Amino acid sequence: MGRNPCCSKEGLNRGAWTAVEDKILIDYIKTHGEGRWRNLPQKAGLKRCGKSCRLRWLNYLRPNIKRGNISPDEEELIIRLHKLLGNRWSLIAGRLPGRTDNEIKNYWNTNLGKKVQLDRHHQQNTTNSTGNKKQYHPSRKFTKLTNDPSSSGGSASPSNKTATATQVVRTKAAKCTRVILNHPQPHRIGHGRDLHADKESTSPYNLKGDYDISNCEKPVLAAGTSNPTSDIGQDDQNNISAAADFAVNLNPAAAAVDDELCLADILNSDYQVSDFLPEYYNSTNYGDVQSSSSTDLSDLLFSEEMLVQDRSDVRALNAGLEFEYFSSVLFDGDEENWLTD
DNA sequence: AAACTTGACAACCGCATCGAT
DNA sequence: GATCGATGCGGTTGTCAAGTT
Repeated sequence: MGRNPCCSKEGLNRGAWTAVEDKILIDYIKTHGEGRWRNLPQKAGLKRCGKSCRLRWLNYLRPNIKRGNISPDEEELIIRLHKLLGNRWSLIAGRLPGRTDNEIKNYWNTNLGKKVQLDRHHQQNTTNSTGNKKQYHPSRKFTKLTNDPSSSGGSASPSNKTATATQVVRTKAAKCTRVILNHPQPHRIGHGRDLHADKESTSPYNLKGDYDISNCEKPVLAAGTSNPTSDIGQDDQNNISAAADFAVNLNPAAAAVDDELCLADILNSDYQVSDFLPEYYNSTNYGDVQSSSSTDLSDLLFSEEMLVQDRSDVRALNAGLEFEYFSSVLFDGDEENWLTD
């Protein structure tokens, strides 16, 4: 049983690449282009596994690889993106020109992970000792991020940078214990990798997998046992029961079992908050963020290339950004107290 | 100076997904 | 729809240099 190994390991070089091997690989790719990694070593005369060649090229030899220290701006962006996306290094790397997923992953594991944890710990201590509630500052959110090196870092002061970087997104879904989509049922779409797909579906916030709701009627947000909003008409009520098997349980109490609700779980879905909360989404009262739209948010964090390449992840990030905003609205800046109806 | 620890990062590994057949 | 090869991704390990005891 099991898969065949990608190649026979016998007689292959392992460990660090030599300059000679690098040159052979570079020359071969210059001539023949990328791809067909499995056959590449044989054709190029390298005693390496195809995977190894690919990795070496992508992480080290590829043109335009930026090496050297991660700048404070890059660091801030990594932290921010990681907060929204979790360990989706390739996606994060896509926003940092010249940086590789491996480099960012390593940097996170050796530097940022600890730093963020320390900051969070410090922040908790500060909050506990003063008894102050966290305040939501809309002006600190949705800071325009840009590739333009001349404007990188924007106008945020160092203190603001820290505050933004360490702000933890709590994705508790307020009083909404269920999100119910109306008829027709969305269908699962194949894209990206769902890290949780193979896990037992015991998560209390069971929003797993990717679903395409683009062809659905406008989804309905039903507020669990509390009164549905007036936006939900009789037809929608009917649809709710028709789609009962697609009800998504977002029970925050049960979520506490897992310590905290992980945004990444929600980001693994293809929903956008705007789909759930159109009445909020269409409102222009977004603090200092006027007329936000998915496209606008995408522009903030993704290059055009990425929009084409991985639309689903863009949507996931949009959802994250929007979730960040809406969670603040719903919690009124206070993570511990849930707004009642 | 030797032994040990730590940090940084390159490379490896296993698995998921995609796309062709 | 099933199968399989190719590729992508994220977690983990290995290695080496620098720092500390």
